[in-house]
Amino acid sequence: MTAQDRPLRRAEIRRERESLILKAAEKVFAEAGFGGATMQLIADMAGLPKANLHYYFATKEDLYRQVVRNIFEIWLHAADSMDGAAGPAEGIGAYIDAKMEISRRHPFGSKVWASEVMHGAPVIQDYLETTLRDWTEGRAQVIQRWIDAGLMAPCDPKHLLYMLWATTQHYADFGHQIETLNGGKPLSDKQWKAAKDGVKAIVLRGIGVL
Amino acid sequence: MTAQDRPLRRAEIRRERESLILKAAEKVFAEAGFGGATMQLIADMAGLPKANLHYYFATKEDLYRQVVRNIFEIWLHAADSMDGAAGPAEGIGAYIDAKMEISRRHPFGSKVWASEVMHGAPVIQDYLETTLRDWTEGRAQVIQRWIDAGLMAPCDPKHLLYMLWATTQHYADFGHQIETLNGGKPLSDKQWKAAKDGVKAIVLRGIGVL
DNA sequence: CTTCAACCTGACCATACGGTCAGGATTGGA
DNA sequence: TCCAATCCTGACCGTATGGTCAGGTTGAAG
Repeated sequence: MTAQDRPLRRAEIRRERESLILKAAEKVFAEAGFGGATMQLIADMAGLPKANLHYYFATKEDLYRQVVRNIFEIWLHAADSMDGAAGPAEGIGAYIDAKMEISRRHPFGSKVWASEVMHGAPVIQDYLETTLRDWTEGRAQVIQRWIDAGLMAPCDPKHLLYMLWATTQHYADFGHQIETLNGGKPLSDKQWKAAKDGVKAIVLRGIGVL
Repeated sequence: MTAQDRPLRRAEIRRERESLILKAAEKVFAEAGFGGATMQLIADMAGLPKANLHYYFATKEDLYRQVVRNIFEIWLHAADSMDGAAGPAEGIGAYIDAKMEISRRHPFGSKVWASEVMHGAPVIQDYLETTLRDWTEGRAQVIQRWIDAGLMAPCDPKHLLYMLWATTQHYADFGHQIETLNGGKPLSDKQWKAAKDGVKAIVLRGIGVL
């Protein structure tokens, strides 16, 4: 017991605290933007003294950077759904499913990401130019191959990707607007399914695979 | 001359200054967010002393409110393209064209709007609940009528509208990301046309009118 | 038990921000 | 020409914010 727990105790506390702070930060950054967010607000949200945040994250920008990186990771992992798919119907369908699920489960993260990009990507510009660019080129090639093989209607793969990003992330980023237009109530399970199916139906039919 | 110019002079100056300030504010709010924007930055951008801004707009929030309202107006006017259309191909096609044009010509405005909604629409919530809701209901009915008349494939009109908003506004809100993935260069005239045509092709085929 | 590093935090500081205001300049009607 | 209204702004103020730090607490290795 002691022999196994003790060595982990310190590391655990650190991981837990960091995670707690990051979660609170994600929410506050999403709701107030980087400029509108304050360390005090994040501290209150996390139930910790402000000075404690500065113990784990030197500056507000460091904390923000970490939040953005985490989201980027989740974002990229959604790509796995697209890999190893037999064709566009399966691959793109699964990708839409995955991204809609992310919009539902990580709405704050999606907003932070949107905000970061809208402001000119001051902290993740290098990621855009390396990781994201490579990822995009790769997927575009996959789509192009599907087109060449006659598995789907011809289109510019990049614009198709933009469309997928836009439509799926819209449900997170503009969730408040959608909620308002839904009578002030969040989308129910059924409505989320309808949204997902609706997006898939139009996109898949739009690229000629339905 | 004097009789006609003089009475306008004062009003003209006022209109020009207000417009100048609003334009600068739109850009700064778009690039820094409400919280990150400062009156000093806006003043510098407009080439005016900070105190002058406060002469025309009592508070930062007043200025912001005006910026958001202006964008909302432009946004709603795009709806005119959809009105009086014979069918979905014409109506929705024209609406996409109009919204893509707005994304190109008013990228700052689009970002401010996105930011406002993402942060829970603190200053235009009432507009969302009245004007936007009415507008949306109206258009949804038009689309439903097209569906009932067999002019397009069945779908939830609201989700179709969300898709149109998402895809078109994405080119403004995520313009920086698109630019980065375009080799760091803004979309050319040809690329904008390609984007517009690409979106229209997928959406129109997606609702079965191509 | 001792020791040391990691962890924690109340109190504090310099700065930058939104906003104010007194007083000056300009305009235009009488 | 005079005067009142409008326009303009440098200097100023209170506050809130990001960040610091000295000094205390806790955990665990020896």
